[in-house]
Amino acid sequence: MKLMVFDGNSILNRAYYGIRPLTNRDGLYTHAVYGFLTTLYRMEDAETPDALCVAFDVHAPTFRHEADGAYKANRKPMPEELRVQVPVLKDTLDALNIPRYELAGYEADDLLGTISRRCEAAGWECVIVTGDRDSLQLITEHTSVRLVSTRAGRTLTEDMNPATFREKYGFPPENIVDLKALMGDASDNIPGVPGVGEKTASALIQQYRTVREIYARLPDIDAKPAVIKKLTAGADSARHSYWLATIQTDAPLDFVPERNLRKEPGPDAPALFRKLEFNRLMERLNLQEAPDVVRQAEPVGISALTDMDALRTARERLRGGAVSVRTDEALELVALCRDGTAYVLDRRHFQGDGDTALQTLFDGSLSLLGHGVKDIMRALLEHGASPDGWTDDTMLMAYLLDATAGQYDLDRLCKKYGDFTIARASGTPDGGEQLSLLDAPETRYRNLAAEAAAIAKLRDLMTPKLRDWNLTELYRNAELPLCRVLADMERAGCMVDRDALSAFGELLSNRIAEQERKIYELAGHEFNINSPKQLGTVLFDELRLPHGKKTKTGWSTNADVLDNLRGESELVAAVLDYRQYAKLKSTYADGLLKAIGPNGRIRTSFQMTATATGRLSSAEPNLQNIPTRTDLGSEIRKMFRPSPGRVFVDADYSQIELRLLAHISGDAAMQRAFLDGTDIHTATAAQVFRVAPEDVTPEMRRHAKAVNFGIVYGISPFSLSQDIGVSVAEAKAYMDGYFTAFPGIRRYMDAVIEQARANGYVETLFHRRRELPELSASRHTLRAFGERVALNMPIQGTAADVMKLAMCALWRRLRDDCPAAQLVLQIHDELIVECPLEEAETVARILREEMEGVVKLSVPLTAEAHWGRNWLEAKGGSN
DNA sequence: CCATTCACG
DNA sequence: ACGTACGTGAATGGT
Repeated sequence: MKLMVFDGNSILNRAYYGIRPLTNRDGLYTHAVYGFLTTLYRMEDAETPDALCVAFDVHAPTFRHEADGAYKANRKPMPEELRVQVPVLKDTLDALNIPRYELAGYEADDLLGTISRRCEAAGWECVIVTGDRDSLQLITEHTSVRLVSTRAGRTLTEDMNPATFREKYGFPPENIVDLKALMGDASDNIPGVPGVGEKTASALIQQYRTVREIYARLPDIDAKPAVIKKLTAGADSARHSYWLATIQTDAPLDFVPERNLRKEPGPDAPALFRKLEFNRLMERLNLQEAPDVVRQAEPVGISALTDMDALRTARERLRGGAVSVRTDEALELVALCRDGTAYVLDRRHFQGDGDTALQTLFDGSLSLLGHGVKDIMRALLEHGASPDGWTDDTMLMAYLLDATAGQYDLDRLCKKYGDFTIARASGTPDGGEQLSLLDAPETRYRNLAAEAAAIAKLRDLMTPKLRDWNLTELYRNAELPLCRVLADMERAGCMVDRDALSAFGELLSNRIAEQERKIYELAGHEFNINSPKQLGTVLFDELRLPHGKKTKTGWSTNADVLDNLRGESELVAAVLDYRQYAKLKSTYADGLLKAIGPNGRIRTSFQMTATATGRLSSAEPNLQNIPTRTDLGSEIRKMFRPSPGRVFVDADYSQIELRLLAHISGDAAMQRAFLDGTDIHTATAAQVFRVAPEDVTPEMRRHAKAVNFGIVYGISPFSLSQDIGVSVAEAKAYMDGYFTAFPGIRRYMDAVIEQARANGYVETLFHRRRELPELSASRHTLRAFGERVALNMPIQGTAADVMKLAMCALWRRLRDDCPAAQLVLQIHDELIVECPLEEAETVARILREEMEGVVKLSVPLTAEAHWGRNWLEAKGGSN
């Protein structure tokens, strides 16, 4: 059997100085405790002992202090940040069921000595883990010492047994006390023999082993007369030092090895670890917090609403206060909760009157909060119920508080913001799609009601956080009202010409077949052109074409690479054509056909919490990436059509990101360019290349445009050179010229990165925030990425804020002035409204007014609006 | 489920 | 010495 005993104070001390300070949310320092535990578990893994315990010093004076007032009197007091962690460590060990020992009047070393000897007496092996070399004297055939040290932040251990000790020191372990008796120990204020240092003492001990032997043979020992004189004079001091340095092995400690056998962590461990935020350790130790009834969100009473009277009564009871709502996707079940009282509507109880039931409950008179309000509104509108009255959306709140979280399901948020769990009666514990049809109806009611209760609780927890981060305005003026706007847009959908799309698919099929034949012929055999792996084999192995960039899995075959190989083989051009056709067919022709509904319209879903910058995204299908850059791709846009008798009005912000950069950076030259109303890329070229605007060539403008784009992304000279096909030196010269022309931009870029580093986040003009942990990463590439994000997010994000505000303003304006008009699509800086032909000019004017006037900046925001019979026409500007 | 590619702003 | 532009979603191949 083997027992491992830790020198508590020593290991905690090592951890404290080896790890950079860290506190939990409550400001409690925890890093030394964390370091202690990682050391403890690493050692346990290495040695797999049967038993484990920890020994501590006590503050009270020990027998050594009593005998010698100077003993350890030079010790500096523990830093406050370490001192507070001692009781935390003791609590943690108790929670983990790891025994700990301390004894008034004795140091940890004496307990280590006593414990190791008791182990030996019981026939056990003992391993002492400490950072302190004093314990080396305890080494025997059955007791070893693992010496822990930290170098450059890394924890190293040295396993010392009689053999390794002897090899290192040249004498047996027990004689380390004799060594100390001669040389003393400055850090413990052990005097030793005055004038005798490490060299002399070490030589003497190697030769004579013990102090007793040295003094017994004095003055005939093999040493210089001066040393013998010092030894003679220091005899008492040596004897005293020997006593001080000797670790006691017979302390009156209540210890038997068997009581220290390993045990599972106790019931308090999960909660304590959560409080200390030791999440990695929790996972490693498989600690799971038992549901705590007190901290669960649970409504007290639930009533099922089974008839119209009950429905009306409930509505009146709920009126006037905040009602949290949770529904299933189809709105068949609706739970409403206020102050711990919950009602559940099961529409199936109302047979053909289900919609009436919903309309009765949702009549616009209640003050509502929900999770994912846009989708609830959309469903309410489908059933003719009122979409009004929503005052909060916990999903949007959570998104504003952490745009990079990725997942915003209720369970996660309860854990993250409230440290509570939803009291579900049954169902999946993680709650994702928690409503199982297999659950009894009552169970589903309970679960839904519990979730509604959790929403209210979450709202209360997140509201002050939004306020602290100045996000309340953005939340109230943009995110929340946008739910209604998007619900309308999604409901409206967009008409697509099914027959035209189908015919286009046929055309593409033919072209694909044609290229396919050509490719197989040139390759000499058939293969899967869609497989980059197989294509790579053909191009780079069989045809031996030069390869460019590599990917994680092989040589890249992307359009960039293939374009450079165009001249090498006809096959390359054929592959590029094939790819273009295949993309158009699979994603657009076939993909969109599948998405056309029975009414001939495609309905996308606008995701409000998908991006890290604040932009929307569009999915199932994505209508924000319909082709436009090639003529063939643009054909698809012709098939997006308004209903008969109506037109599309399309408006887009011109250069919104660069205008925002000019505003936010305060660069006077760039602001002037926009105030003068000149073409920004031409103006940039004139500045960078130091020519008059009229002398700017198309190539100069093209390069300036690339620089402008690059700046917004946090570009490097290398990437710019790749983009526009010039040397890195030339690209660098462009950028230098740019920063000379617009010195405010460079100042801004430096400042934003500095702030991001200091704060750990960046924010938009409207305080939308993105956390940037990448900036403190150790990996250079990740840090560089963080810097680029820091440069881009405030610009892209502010543009998103502006667009959201404009959409809300536009929606209200159209509702009041042009009720027949309907917003249908948003593509980041572009809006599409469908309206009657005769209102086209009015709507175009309204679009421009609302988009341009939504915020007042130091540079004008401009929007161009056009209308037409299809998307391509409306954007093209024929009107 | 991940990697690659490519469509968009 | 290193790697190289921000933000998305969909289709496809391959493990």
